[in-house]
Amino acid sequence: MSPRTRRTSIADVARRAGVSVGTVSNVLNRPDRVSPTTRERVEAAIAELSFVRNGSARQLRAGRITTVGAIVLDISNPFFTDVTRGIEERLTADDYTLMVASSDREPEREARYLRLFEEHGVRGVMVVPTGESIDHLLAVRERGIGVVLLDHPSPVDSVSSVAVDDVLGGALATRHLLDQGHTRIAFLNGTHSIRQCADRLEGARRALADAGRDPDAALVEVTVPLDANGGETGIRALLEADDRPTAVFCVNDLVALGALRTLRRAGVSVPDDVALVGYDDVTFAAELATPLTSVRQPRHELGARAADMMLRGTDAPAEHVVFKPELVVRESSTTRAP
Amino acid sequence: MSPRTRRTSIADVARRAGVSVGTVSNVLNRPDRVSPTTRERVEAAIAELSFVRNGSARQLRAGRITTVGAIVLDISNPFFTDVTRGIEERLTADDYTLMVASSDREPEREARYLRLFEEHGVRGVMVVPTGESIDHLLAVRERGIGVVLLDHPSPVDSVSSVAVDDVLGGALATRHLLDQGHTRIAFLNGTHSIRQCADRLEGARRALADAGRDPDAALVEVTVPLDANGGETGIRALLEADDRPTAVFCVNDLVALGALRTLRRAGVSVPDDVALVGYDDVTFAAELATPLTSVRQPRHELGARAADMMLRGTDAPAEHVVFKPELVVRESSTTRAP
DNA sequence: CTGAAAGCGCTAACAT
DNA sequence: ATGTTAGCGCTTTCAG
Repeated sequence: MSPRTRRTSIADVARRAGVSVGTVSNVLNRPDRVSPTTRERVEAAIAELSFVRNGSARQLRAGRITTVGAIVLDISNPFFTDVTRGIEERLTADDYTLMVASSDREPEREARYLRLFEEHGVRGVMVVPTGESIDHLLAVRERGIGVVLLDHPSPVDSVSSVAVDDVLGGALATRHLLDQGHTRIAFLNGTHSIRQCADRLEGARRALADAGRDPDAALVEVTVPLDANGGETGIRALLEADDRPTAVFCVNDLVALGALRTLRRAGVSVPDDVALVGYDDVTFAAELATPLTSVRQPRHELGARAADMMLRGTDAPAEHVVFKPELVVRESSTTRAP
Repeated sequence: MSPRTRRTSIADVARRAGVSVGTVSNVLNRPDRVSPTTRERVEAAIAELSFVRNGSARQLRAGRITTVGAIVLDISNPFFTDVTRGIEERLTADDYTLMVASSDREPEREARYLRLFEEHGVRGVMVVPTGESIDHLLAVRERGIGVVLLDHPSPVDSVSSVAVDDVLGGALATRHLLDQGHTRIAFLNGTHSIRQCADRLEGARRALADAGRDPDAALVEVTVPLDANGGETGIRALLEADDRPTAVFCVNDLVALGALRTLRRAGVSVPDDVALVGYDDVTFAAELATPLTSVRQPRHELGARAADMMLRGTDAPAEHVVFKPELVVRESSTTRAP
């Protein structure tokens, strides 16, 4: 019971079974190298002492390990939980284990978890970078640890990456809104240091330009936190402004959820007064009070593919995959016939 | 670049800086014990070699560690992500780190992660048990590792636990439905080996009995997977049956989401034809096509409290907290005036 | 098939 | 203030 007691070690087991530590190690790692009788005796000792092998010592000696780490931006966002599941399923198939951490979009937290993973000798890390530079990840790779960029196109050829074309996604959403006749569009977005946000903005502006509009005039960007409360804040700001936009594009569905809620409370009808488009097409998007138009990303596949690259190992040539997003049109953006 | 190269060690740093390994270890762990000039030199060497200390060796030697593990039933369920956030916030305040794993309600996976955590020498584990027995957790505790039962009342006094009264929650939901005049209630539930499911059923039956009804006759239980697809399956089964219930209680909001979707597609109006109640009161519950009546649990606090107990250490007396759930009534269960 | 022994990289006495 | 050194528990030659 006392936590002060030394953990029982392989030596204790050896003593109890009347064999050497080498033999115990063998029944643990190469049971076939050991005679059935000795093995039984050792296994009995292990059970009696309820021995659990010390992973640190094992790893220190053996070096190798079958754990990989993943650092996502926000573990409470359903988009990332689904990506994570994709990773985990692929990894489990190869008997690898996943450790997940959330950077909360803070580079310091990303760095901290990265160091923690590296100190614990993970085989590799899959990370959604928080900042513009990936130098720190290149450094990790230099030290022989696999790196796969998650939901982020690689700026260098040597690092594998899986991404979804966010510029296209932003354009898809915006073009749709233009097609519906909107000329002034609000964009509830996160800070541009987050690549996804910068790219979706870029796409929106491009769609506007392609349609012959002036992006600076037609697009009203509001920077908000990337959750439901952010959507609430953003809409409040818009409602106070004069010259209110007739359409709102939200950088993710959580923000859209908050936007929808706030518009409803303010008595603004969606889509009649304001059209709304989200991003990610999370499970609940279709079931909201007003079913939400959204940009769908292959989140499960994104994770699975990344895990796949990770398992290929550091020797395999780097790969770069960019998936295409897809617009799913629902009621929140389609004005009823006049 | 080559992954085959030995990781650079504290000895390499010492050599480069022209000091002993002890000194390097000191600048790493007790910088004040070392003169500013030497410290600078060592820090320079660390930077030049981009040295990252080997956590396994460190831990093997030092024993202590500031990592704790959490094993939840289903990481894609918003309920558990919020519990996890609560844990993490509390832990971060004390500079502890959290490793999260999802058992997917499979005892084998729970056992596997438990072993993994133990092998890696975590300070403690917080787990939502998958099975009826917690003997394996008691064994872990015997070995000096902290154990806190998460979302599960402890069957023994010696193990700390945080829980929410699920019997009460089930009763709250059911009584509400009875108050609305329903006499035949369907319960889309998971398998009874999951404690939460068994308890909520127990609560439902108790509420029925208290109201003078025969639980066996008044309650139609349908066992489904605990996600949106489960809700879909469950409702399909109910729609095919004759003598269709007029109210449906779902064991969680994900199931309720699927139920709502399926009812709508089948042209069944909620709440006019069928009343619906969920469980967890996740963020989107209030924003659904039909705002969902649900049983709210203090998920963030649940996690924070558990983390708190964990940090108290193995020596502190065990604590047992049971939170009370709360019914949040919305449109999905309140029949409009006739 | 089994045992003895050499480290893996680090921390924490203990010396100097 | 800095250096020296003995292990932490395990895996893995190498002998027997």
